Amino acid sequence: MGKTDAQTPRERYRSQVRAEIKERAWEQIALAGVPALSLNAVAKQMGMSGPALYRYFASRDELITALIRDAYRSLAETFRTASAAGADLAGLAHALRDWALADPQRYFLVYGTPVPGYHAPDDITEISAEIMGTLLDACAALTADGQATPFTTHLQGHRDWAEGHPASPAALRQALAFWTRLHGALSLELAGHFAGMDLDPALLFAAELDELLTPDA
Amino acid sequence: MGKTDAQTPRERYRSQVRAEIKERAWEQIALAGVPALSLNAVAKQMGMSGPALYRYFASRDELITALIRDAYRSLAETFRTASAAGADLAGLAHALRDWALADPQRYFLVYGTPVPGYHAPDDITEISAEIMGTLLDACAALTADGQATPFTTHLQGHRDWAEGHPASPAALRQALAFWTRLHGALSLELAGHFAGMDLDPALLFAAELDELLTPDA
DNA sequence: ATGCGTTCGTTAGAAGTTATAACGAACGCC
DNA sequence: GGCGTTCGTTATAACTTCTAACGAACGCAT
Repeated sequence: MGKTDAQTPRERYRSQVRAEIKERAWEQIALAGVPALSLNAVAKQMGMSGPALYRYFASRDELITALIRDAYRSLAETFRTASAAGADLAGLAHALRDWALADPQRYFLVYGTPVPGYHAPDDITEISAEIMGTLLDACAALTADGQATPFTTHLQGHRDWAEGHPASPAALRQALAFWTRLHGALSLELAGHFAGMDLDPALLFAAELDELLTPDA
Repeated sequence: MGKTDAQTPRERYRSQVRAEIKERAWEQIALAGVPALSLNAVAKQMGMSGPALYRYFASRDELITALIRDAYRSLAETFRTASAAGADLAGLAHALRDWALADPQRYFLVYGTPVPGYHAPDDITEISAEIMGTLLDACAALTADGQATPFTTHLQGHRDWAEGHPASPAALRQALAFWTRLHGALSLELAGHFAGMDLDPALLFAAELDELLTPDA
């Protein structure tokens, strides 16, 4: 498992400091959201003064981008290990929900409000593709080809995003439904939109998952 | 229709300036998101200098709260007029999508990433309840009682949020599905998560809506 | 029409932020 | 043990939100 360990003491120290910076940043984000993340506050919390952080991250945006990348990586790994443990679609769904509930702001860093100007680096979109890949695997393993709908025929002609994945249009469609429906239920739950109503979000999530897995009622 | 017009010239001027401030703020938000909203920049754009804005909004947060309130009001009115024009669930769905596409950041101000500390004022949650109310009306008008599921029986016992609305559990469940599923598809579209994949978000939205309206396949 | 009080917009300033520049010290490779 | 790289510091600029104090403009009432 250990492979990338040819680190000089300097590199070792550097990556450790970078890790601690990100950790403190996550704490601040969990408390008051991304907008309230302050490099100065992080630096003071670590006992060093302001501009020292710029030795490790070129700018606030670069730090946030690194956090976004880690969030994607974390979700990809969650899916990967769940899938490796033999999880089916339902397993992936609960792994997703657990991952989201463990740190809502991390979830929103991946699937939350986008910044109009921002474009994620290529490696992040690659991770996103891997996530979609394991989801497609699970869908292909489970889905019997349903009847054709206008949307599935559209998917048959526009499956570039499957990247050579040998999934049927029905599987593609189910992967999209899995993604959008569970994100819908989950993001509204995490955002607190079910707060006023006395309603169990877990049951709503389970109901959506159930309708997703059984072709019809 | 005109009722609230007992305005002194001062009040008239004041509300007009407030409106222009919010307009400029929306422009900035559309360009670079809420975090980039700067009171100073808005003031300069209006030809007046910095702190003058504080005569109209006590703080940046209060301005943002006013924008959120306007966003909720706008969505509520969109639903209200659509419903008054005889729109069914599909009509409400397309009204929602049009409203969202007209200003994605406005949509995300309502349904996007929440700020951990923030609690919306009561009048905003009232508007939210009105939105849910018209949605429930449309669901009650259309939904035949489906078979009972664990979730619908749960809804039967936890229907406080319906606020005395005479909707069946099946109607409540469909309102929730309408909300979460369309939000799922819509928010991922608006956030650009379908960008890489050559996929028509309108068709995905239509497919989700279709599955929502036809009890099964 | 003329006070006179309220409201408005200004400038000055405090405290915070991101980010750069320049300097000194510590580190580690050779 | 030197010596170059890297690190952390302070100083500084430009920006932000927001408060305070002042002066001017406005409009209501007499």
